[in-house]
Amino acid sequence: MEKMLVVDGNSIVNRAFYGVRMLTNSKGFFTNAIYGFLNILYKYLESENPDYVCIAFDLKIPTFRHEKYSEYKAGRHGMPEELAMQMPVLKEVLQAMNVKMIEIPRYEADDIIGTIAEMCGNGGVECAIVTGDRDALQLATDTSKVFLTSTKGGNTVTDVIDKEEIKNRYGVTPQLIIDAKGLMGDSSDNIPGVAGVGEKTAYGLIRDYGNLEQIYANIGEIKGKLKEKLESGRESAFMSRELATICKTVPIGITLEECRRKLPDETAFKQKLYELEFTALLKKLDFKESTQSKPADFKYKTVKSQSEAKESFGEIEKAEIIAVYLFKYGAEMAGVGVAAGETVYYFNLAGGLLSDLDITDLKPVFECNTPKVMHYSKDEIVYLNKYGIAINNIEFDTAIAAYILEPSRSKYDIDILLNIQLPEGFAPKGKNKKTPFDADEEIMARTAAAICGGMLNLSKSQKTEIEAREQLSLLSDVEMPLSYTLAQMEIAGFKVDKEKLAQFSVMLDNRITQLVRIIYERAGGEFNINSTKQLGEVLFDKLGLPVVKKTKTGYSTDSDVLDKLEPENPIITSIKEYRTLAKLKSTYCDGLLQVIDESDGKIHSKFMQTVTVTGRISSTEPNLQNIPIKLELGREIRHMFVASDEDHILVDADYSQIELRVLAHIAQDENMIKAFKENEDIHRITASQVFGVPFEDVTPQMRNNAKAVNFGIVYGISDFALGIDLGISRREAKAYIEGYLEKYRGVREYMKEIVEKATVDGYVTTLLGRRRYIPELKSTRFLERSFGQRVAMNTPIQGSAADIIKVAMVRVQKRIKRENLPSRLILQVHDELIIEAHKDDVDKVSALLLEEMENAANLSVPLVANIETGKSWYDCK
DNA sequence: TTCGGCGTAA
DNA sequence: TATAATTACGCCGAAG
Repeated sequence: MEKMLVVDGNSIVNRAFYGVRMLTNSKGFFTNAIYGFLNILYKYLESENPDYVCIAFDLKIPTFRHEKYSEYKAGRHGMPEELAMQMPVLKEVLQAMNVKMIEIPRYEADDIIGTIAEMCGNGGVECAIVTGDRDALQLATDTSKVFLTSTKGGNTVTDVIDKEEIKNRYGVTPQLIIDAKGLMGDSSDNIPGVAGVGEKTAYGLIRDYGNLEQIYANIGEIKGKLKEKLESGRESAFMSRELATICKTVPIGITLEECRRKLPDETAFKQKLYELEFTALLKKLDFKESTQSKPADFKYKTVKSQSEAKESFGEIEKAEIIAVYLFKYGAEMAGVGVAAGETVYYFNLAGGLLSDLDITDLKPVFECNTPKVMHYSKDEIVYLNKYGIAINNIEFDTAIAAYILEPSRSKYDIDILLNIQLPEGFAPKGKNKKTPFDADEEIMARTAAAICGGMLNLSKSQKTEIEAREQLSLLSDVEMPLSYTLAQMEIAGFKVDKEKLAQFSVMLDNRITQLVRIIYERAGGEFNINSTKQLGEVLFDKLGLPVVKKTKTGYSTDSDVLDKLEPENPIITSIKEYRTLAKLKSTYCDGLLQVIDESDGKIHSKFMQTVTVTGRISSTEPNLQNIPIKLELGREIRHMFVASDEDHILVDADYSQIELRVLAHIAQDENMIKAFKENEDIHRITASQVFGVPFEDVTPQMRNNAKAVNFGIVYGISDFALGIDLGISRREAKAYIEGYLEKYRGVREYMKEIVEKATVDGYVTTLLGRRRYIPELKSTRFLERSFGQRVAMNTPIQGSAADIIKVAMVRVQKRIKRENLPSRLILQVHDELIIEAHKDDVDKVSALLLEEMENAANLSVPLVANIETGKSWYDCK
């Protein structure tokens, strides 16, 4: 038997909009309703595999029901703007999918669906109705069933309801559902029904008597109040039934055949999905992409001999600007693409019989003065440095530009930015096991043409957009030179005392072994302490400790929970110590030992410039920005980070309160500015002001609380969270915050205004014009919206602080170079910079570092940094 | 391989 | 209505 899938477009798009979290594409266009709709549609296309498909939509104009009853659906809110804007795009997508859409003036989608279902029944076709509207239940027949979707906690769940199921649930036939509705009405559609009759009474009557006519024919048998209600509501009941009855004779003017399922118009459909950035769906649909992307109007030429290379160098050197891209696989090099003028040269470095070129032959390409467009240039600087090749005059980095334009993206791979399909098995970063050798030279050259030519074009459009946003200085004066600085930091590395670290690991291991024995003893058996699942079972099931908190998957055993349980059972103390030591051993001893470079005994962390949404840099492989300091035992790790030899020493400077100073500046808060100008202890002065005591009388406890409030303010505080943090009641926390905002009026005003402005603009900016878009502010969900508001408050603060230290880094690097010092920046930890300096230059370097940090920005408050020096990081305290 | 839970830093 | 602090990265176990 053939099958029809008919979808209530408006109903499903509404479910999708409210059920799927707010999504936007990179241009800020809302896409969540379309996304949800397509997912639901695909789910049914797959599970039902229909032969016919159509989607019914309502029109905005009044229907025949309004003509009969002017109050019909009165009081309904229109679509929110964020949904309304998605509707035309959704219809374009469906158009591209070649799905039949039906809209008929004066009729609702339900009526169209009823008519189609009827048509199917007559034509011997099974009908599956997808809707979120319960009204459609009356359409269930022997050949049609209703898939009723609803959203529970973000997931769409479906009830499949056929004739049988209606009998089970309501004890009536589908036909009689509308009679029930005539009696009980429907508040959402503003259908009156009979006053005082609800669902129970309505179905009871219908089970006893049958339809409305039969009920009223036997009204003599009904007694009391109910009889009175029914009599006075008689007219309303019949009218309500009429309103609730789905019309099955809509003049839809189409045949079943017109709904026959067709393949999508691949080009148009794909285009739409790309625009919407539904990459997962694109992938899932697995279109057979023509392997080759357009070479973007660039001619291409393979170069594989010394003489051919010589010729091309001439062209490259005299070009105005070139785009350079390295094709790597792992640590090896397959080739280099260079776009110059109208031509892309592909230098084949694959070796063997294929080519007599290697990477060092290309030195003239990298070291020439022609301005260069690159992608993730920092990585290329580091890579080529190993071959003794420098890169001169990198003018533009398409990855960094993309990051400035959209810092929330998770990936900036060149193929994604250019929207091109790379050849099968080809990975731009060489992460795949397959090597580009598998691709032949022609394919490689064409790919190089697409990538390098694309980069040249992309850089132009990015630059235009960045200029229009007044972010060119951020890119050219800060991020581009920073990229070079970070490369030098990666190359420099941080010397580690390997033996000491290994000893520390052994020491920890001994203690851990003891602890494990104690824990097993106290638990009365062995288990994996690292497994939160097993630990939870031991603590809460076996030992019967009280459950404090639960996670998504089971019992919570985090440190807050353990703190609460500690008085209950001595095993907890041991577990806490075990956790601390196990963390130190696995992450900070064994983890670091694994990444020490054998050749120089140093750790070369990677500094990521395009990861964080606020503009901070991050550090990986390993992360050197979270080396312990709070607890003494963990702090010991810093003893192992040392200057690289006897002649050198570490110079470490950190900003004092940079985020609060930035806040004072941005908010232009008089009180806070004054405090910083007088170089007061900000936490103490806050305590004095909030708690209304003289400065000298502030107790350490008060200062601590004020400190927590200061931190909280920067994060976009709530009384609830502050209360937990300080272990005080929510009321007290609220009073603290209120007192704070009363004293720092400018801060209160700033917090209010930044959220308002962000909501209007859709983004916030930092001191140097870095932007972060905050689509969450427009969310219909309270939680998401609140998050957006906190982000609006926090990002300008955290981001401006990040801007400032970046400026300082670039200037420090330039000073070191200009003054030709044998010193190098080796680490940044958000508000801290470490230079490895020659011991003879300590004073000079300290002064330079302090000067550049404190003058990196001109704020309404002074910027203050503190300098420490020492043989090890630990000593810099 | 991927995800959740946990813990480290600013 | 019920919720409840910003930004990161790495390790481990459990589930796919």
